[in-house]
This record gives sequence, structure tokens and C-alpha cells, in this order.
Amino acid sequence: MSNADRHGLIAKAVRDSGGATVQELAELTGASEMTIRRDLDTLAAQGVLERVRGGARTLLLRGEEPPFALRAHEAVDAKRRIAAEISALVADGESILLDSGTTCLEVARLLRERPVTVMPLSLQAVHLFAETPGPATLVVPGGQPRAAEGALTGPLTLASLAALRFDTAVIGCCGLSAADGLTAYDLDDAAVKKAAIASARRILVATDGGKLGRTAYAYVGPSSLLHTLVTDATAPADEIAALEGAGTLVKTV
Amino acid sequence: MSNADRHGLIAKAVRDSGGATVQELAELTGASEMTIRRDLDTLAAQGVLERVRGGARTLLLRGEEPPFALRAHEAVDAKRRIAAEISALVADGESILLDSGTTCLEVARLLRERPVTVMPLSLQAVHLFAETPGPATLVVPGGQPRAAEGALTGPLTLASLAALRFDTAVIGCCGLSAADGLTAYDLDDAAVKKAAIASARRILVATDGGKLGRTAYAYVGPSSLLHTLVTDATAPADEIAALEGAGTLVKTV
DNA sequence: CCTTTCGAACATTAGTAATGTTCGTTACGG
DNA sequence: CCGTAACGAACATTACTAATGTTCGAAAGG
Repeated sequence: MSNADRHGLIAKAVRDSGGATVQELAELTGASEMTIRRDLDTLAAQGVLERVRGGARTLLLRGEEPPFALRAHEAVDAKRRIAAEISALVADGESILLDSGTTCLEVARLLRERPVTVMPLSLQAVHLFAETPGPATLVVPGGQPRAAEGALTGPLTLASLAALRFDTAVIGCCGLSAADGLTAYDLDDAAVKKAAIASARRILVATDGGKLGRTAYAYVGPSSLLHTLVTDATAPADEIAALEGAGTLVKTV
Repeated sequence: MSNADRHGLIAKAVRDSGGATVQELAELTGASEMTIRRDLDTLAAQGVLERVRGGARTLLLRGEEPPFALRAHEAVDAKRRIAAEISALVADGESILLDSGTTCLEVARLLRERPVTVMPLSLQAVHLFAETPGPATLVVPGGQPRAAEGALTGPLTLASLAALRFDTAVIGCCGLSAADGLTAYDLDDAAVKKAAIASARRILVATDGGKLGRTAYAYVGPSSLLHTLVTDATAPADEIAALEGAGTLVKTV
């Protein structure tokens, strides 16, 4: 069992039952108590759970966004396929604005090998491009990194977006429905997404099916702004139909 | 012998004699020819040297800036001491603009542990802050990363600088003398440094003694703009005296 | 056309990270 | 104030990964 697998198990167990003791988790995972303690420290540092004497407790009593460290390992296959489709929709030479989020990070991995100009809105993606120099040209937006993901937000980000125009924006989302439009968990994020959409000629949305029909609390804009949505087979059919009715081209991979 | 040591040896041998064969380098380092070939590929990718059949050739026939990958391992001790002194000159709570360069990267390492707001002008430093969350607040400037170091340049960087004001700017340099002022190897870099100096109330310069009295080709500004210079004992005494005469406080560590 | 160099593929080694164990210290409950 | 359980530092051990060396067929140069 890999390190990440065990972390996932622990996080799930703690979230499902609201809390767990070190002993229980050691039994569940087959690891020693010491290892569990170290894992709990790591997860607590990532904001996944709260450490208490004898075990750990969930932090997610409110309907919050799950921590990035966890989301990154969920539905990786679907994200890869979605990212591949997005990459296929992009032509060589385009200038591309890349939103934050785990799905967009997969898109970044693919775009590294393409002769395109990319401005990523998360530090994680910036690192990706900076570490492995490829044919792609990197432009870094200003801003203040938010949370573990390094999503860039704030006036500097908005100013960077206002100063540039892109052929294509690849947007991720926390919630999307025909009725409530595109929504995000965070007000600052929503402002950035709004500006991103305004700075690009063509808007692609990349999101797994679980986000469709859901509504987060910060409103970004109506679904009619979105030209193409790439999602996976878990997306509810009625929601897809509604979005297509509103003028968005939907691709399921 | 560590990997980096061997790379240093190879780079030095190639630079000193203008070129070397794989056999010579294998003999010099005690490693196998295959390892040398792999090293040469790596160094060529970093722009340290040029690969030719049978060996490698130096690229530095003109008076260019040595590659970042090499500079990072030179005079590390002096850079650490200079960085420590710079850190001591900074008070908790300040907002700090941090230039690109290897010396400033050492300053970044120390500032991570301090409750300050930092905007680094290189991606390497941005990574440093993003990876290890500490008490420091990170602000990312926009821009296009230049070369291996990730020095941010261009209109987005200048716009980010124009939008903000800092308590202190920590500037690195390629050349500094009382007669020719502060100079850089690259025009874009020089423009960024100029804007950085204009955006801060107090200007600290961190540079090893080897840069004093030297002049690179892109002019940034006169030495009178600089409030404090921190350098090491290898700095020529006459140059220090001249800079002090022009109004700069010089600290030797 | 021959020689030398190159680099892919695998074997081997060195180095590093993860895990487990022990044991003294610390925090909570009575 | 004491006892018990939990904690975490320090070390031993294991597992993994990266680095290096070897071999050999292919490719480049003269």
C-alpha cells in the first residue's frame, strides 16, 4: 500500500465517522501506530483533519471544499481523459489561460508538450511548466496564492488578466448548472474566474460529472458564457440537456 | 563525490581549456564514460556547455553571464553570510521586494521563517515560499520567466511593481561600481531592477565581492540610489571607499 | 568501409525515504 | 497526586528510488 493510499483511507475513515482513534486507524490500514501518528500530523498540516489526543477528528462539519491534497487523488482517470480532450481542442500556437484546480493541473501536464503560450492561474501549474522546460511559453500572472493549491487571486491577478487577451480559457469549477450558472467555493476565486472568462475569446470548461447540477456559493456567471464543456460519463443527463439547451456544447469522455 | 561536485569539475575543465573529450573527463573525475555522457547531456540542457561528438566545448567565448546552475554552487558560504546580514537588517512586519539571483535566493531561505510580506522576482524563490508554508506572506508578481533561474521580467512584472510600494527592496547585481553604478547582464532584468528600486523606500544590495568594480552592459542606476550594500571580504577596498563616498553604507561580513 | 562514439537496455550499487521499535516524557482522568 | 495511556524523539530496519556501470547494436565521421 502506498503512502497516498493510506492517507486517503485515513481521511475517508475520519470524515465518514467524524473521528477515529490511532488504534482503529492502525488496525484499518495495517500500519503501526507510530506511522499513523506521523500520517495524522501530515494530514493535519494539510488541513485535512484535526489532531486530537488519541486520534483525529474531521474538520468538515460545514459544507466546505475538501482539501486539495485529497481532491488531487480522486477520479484521476476521469480527469486525465477530460484533460486529453481539452488538449485536443487546443490548436498549436494558441494563447491559453489555465484556471486553478486539479483537472486543470492535468491539462497543464499535457500542454507542456505543445507549442502554445500558457498563463496558469495556480502556482502548482506554474511549477510544472518551470521545472520541465518544453516547447510551451510560460507567462506568470501576479497574485496572492490561496491555500495548498496555490490558486492565484487578488488585485494583481485581476490586473494581469485585464492586461492580456487569450484565444482560449480553460476553466475549472466547483459547481455548474443551467439554472445557477458557474459557481465557486471562494469569492476571490470567483472574481478571478469572472475576469478570466472576460479575457478569452473561447471558454472551455473542464470538470468531472460530480460538479454538474451542484451549486457552490460564489457566483461567477451564467452557463451561456461557456462555449464547450468537457465532462465524464457520471454527469447527470438532464443537466447536460439543460446546458446544451442554453447553448453550451457538451462533450462526454 | 557527489553529483553536483562532478558537474562542477566538468564545467570548470571545459571552461578552462575551452573543451574536453569524454575520456579526459572520465579520467579526471573517476567516473565511467557513460556517466560523463549523461552529465554532458544534463549540462548542455542547462546551457552550461555545448555537446560535440567525442566531448564538449565551452559556450562562454563572449563575456556572458555564467549559467545559474553553476553560480548556485559558487561561494555559497559568503552568500549565506551576506544573506544572514540582510535578514538582520529587516524588521518583522516589513514588506520586502526580493530580486532574482543566487544571493537573493539565500535571503529567501531565511525570510521564510520571518513574519514579513515578500514579493520575490524569481520563480525559484516563489517555489521556496510556496513549498514550505511559514509565517511569511507571499505575493507573486506577474511576468515571463527568463532562463533557468526563473527571473521574472516584462510588462507584467513592471506593472506589478508599479502597483505596489515596499518598505525594503533587496537587490542583487551583476556589476556595481561608484563610477558606472549598478549594472546587469540583461536589458529586461535591468528594467525590472530599475522599477524595483523605484518601488521601495529602502534599497539593500546583496552581492559578493567579485561583483564590485565590475560593469555589466545594462545600466540600472547610479550607486547613490542604494542605501546599504552588504558584501564579503573579497571586495576591493578602493571600490568600497568610493561607494561610501557616494553615500552608500557598506557592510562587510 | 572502418573506427569511434553514441545511447538504449539491463544489472548493480548507493543513497534516501518510509516504517517499525523502544523508551523516556508528557498530558489527561480519576 | 498518582497511574495510565498517549506522545514523540532516537535509533534500527526495511523498501524504494536514483545513480552508476556494463554490454551491445546502431549511427555518425573520416
